[in-house]
Amino acid sequence: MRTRLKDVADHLNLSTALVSGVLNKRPNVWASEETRQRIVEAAEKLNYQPSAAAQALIKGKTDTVAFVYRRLEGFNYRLAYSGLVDALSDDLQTSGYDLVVANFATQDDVLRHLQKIASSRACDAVILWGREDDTEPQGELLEKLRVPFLVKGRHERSHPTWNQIDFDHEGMMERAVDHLADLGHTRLAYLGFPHDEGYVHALRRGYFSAHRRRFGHDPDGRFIGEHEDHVAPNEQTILEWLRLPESDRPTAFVIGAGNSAWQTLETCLAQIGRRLGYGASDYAAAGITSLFFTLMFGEAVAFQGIEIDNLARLASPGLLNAILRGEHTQPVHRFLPSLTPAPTLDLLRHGVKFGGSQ
Amino acid sequence: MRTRLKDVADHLNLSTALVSGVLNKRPNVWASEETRQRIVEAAEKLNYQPSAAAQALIKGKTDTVAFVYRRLEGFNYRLAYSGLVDALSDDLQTSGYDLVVANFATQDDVLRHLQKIASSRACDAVILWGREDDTEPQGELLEKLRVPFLVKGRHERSHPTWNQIDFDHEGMMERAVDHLADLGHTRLAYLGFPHDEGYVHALRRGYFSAHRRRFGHDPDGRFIGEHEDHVAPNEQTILEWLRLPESDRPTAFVIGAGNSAWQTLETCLAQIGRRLGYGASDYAAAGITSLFFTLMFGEAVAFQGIEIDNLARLASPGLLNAILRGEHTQPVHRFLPSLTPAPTLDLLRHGVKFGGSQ
DNA sequence: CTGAAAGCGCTTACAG
DNA sequence: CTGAAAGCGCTTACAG
Repeated sequence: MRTRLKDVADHLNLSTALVSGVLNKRPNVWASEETRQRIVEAAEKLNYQPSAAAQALIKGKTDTVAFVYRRLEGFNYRLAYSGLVDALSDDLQTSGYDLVVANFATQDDVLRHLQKIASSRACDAVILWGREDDTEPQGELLEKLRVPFLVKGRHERSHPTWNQIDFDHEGMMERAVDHLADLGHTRLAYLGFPHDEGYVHALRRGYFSAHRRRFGHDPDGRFIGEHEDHVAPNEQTILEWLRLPESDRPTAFVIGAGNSAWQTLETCLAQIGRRLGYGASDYAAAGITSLFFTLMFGEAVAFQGIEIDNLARLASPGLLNAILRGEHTQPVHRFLPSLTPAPTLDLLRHGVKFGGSQ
Repeated sequence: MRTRLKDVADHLNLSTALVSGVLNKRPNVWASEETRQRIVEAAEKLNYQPSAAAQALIKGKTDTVAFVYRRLEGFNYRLAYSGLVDALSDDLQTSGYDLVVANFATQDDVLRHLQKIASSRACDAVILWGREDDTEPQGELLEKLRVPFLVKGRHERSHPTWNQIDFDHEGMMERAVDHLADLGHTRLAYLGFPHDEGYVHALRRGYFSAHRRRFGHDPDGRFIGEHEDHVAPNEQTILEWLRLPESDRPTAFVIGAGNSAWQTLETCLAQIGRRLGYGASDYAAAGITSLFFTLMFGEAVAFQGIEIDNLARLASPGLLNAILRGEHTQPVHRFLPSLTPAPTLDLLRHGVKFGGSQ
């Protein structure tokens, strides 16, 4: 059997109350310095650790935070979540909390589980992650059940008091527009996602407002392409843009989409003998990428690997601790990363030559 | 306050013993069908869930599995771990267990934490993940402390009785060699990692043994390149190979490395006007990739996204449940994925033409 | 069919 | 300085 408090007390011929008091450094516990020494040493020697279950029962708290989310399909969200658990668990561990992970296939299962952990007092707080469609009802349930929680996403309108974190998607697109405008480009195009989700709208919003601010007018409606993260749909749009007369077509691209948009852009440019870069005849691009992004031919700046763990670092321990202790904090947190030069294979300079297609 | 057993009992004017017995469907508990009904309904109505802490204290088990590992630097391991927590948590949840995640920067911290969760009875079993250098002492500690555990990795020699899972790295390289040999290639080269780790050695071992089996002799010592996952070092080796007379140089590549090896291989081939594929003048390749891999010019087969969650699916619930219940199972599990065609941008066929380098 | 009692391992007043 | 006692919320014999 593992060592209990009683074992330590018996070992020293002391009462459990004294041993407990000393070990927990409780004030108003009087013991000689020598006794304290003996207690601490015996506990160490016997590898005594208080039973987590007994502690939880007594204190009414479990020193545990639950990370609950609905599983999404596909690798994209895997990448987005990669590193998140690392960061969360690390920070929580530092504050003495364990991270319990539970994910489910359906929203119903998630809600059922939230109800369950609330009723069984299985954790002190909850972290919700995922799409707003899912997390909103989840947060509402926890609010009703009076469980402290932190939610990833953009709920500032519907629930301005919720503790929430997310990227500053608007700000990211503004930075991209500013970068391209500073380079002297005036005809910008936008490549985004077609999904009806908070961050997608926020990216688009940021692009539009920055465009108006820099150029005094809305973007050209023809130069908005919103497609799934695959080559084919992006290709059709980009080729159309590039078929316009040179004086008319976009020379710079703001990308609020995935790696496929970048790859397709480079491929299409290559077909007309052009590349991304900073030369007089080069096109330019700036925007979001997934992890592990490498340009093939040219150069560009990007928010690389929208590293979700940066978000997690932002969340904890400060914010999460505040939640756990019921302190009142500024609820809405937004994280704005920086544009950095993307790695490139630089195939052209590398001596790649192709005489024609096979 | 949350609903306690006593609240349900009081609500119905019954004893807690009876309510507990009925709710847990304990045999030898006699209650009329009507009483049972009332108890179940009241529990539901009051949202009663037994206190996790009290249950744990009484039963001596927490219905919790700890997933403990040392954090590694860099994105590669992030990718490798991506999806793992999803899969583990999902399967465990199905069996009624929660997954508690704890990771640390140093091995000392990990060992300290393992000692702690063992002493405080914080979980019923542990999953160890990481490099063998780290997991071996971790497993030895848990063995000493009599905590059931499952470890990722190759400990079949040092600890053949440990419950362990990993990819069948030898088998993967054998499949790659067979694929290339079946295509008619006879001069193979190997691109691998330089690290002194179990899986690296296993990949190399698989390559060598398959080569001997197919060709009756060891691989040519010149055609072994083992480099970090970057372009430059791989490039030097590959260019050297391609500078040999055609009758002498390798025409097929077994890749036991990361995406950089693939990218570099395609780039180098392009410089001599060649590509990966199945034509008479094409070179061929087969092997491992990271997630999100796309060929630029040619075609090849690969173990795509050595999806670690496949490993997790393999581990649980069967294996893990067996561990939790102390059943004796076959301890060593190895997973052998299949070679599948890699996605390609197929730039050449797409009409990309380059007249020369800039 | 039903209820009082002990006990899981700990903490916390409280009386000596 | 020290120890007996109650209680956290539950389960499990055991006596009625």
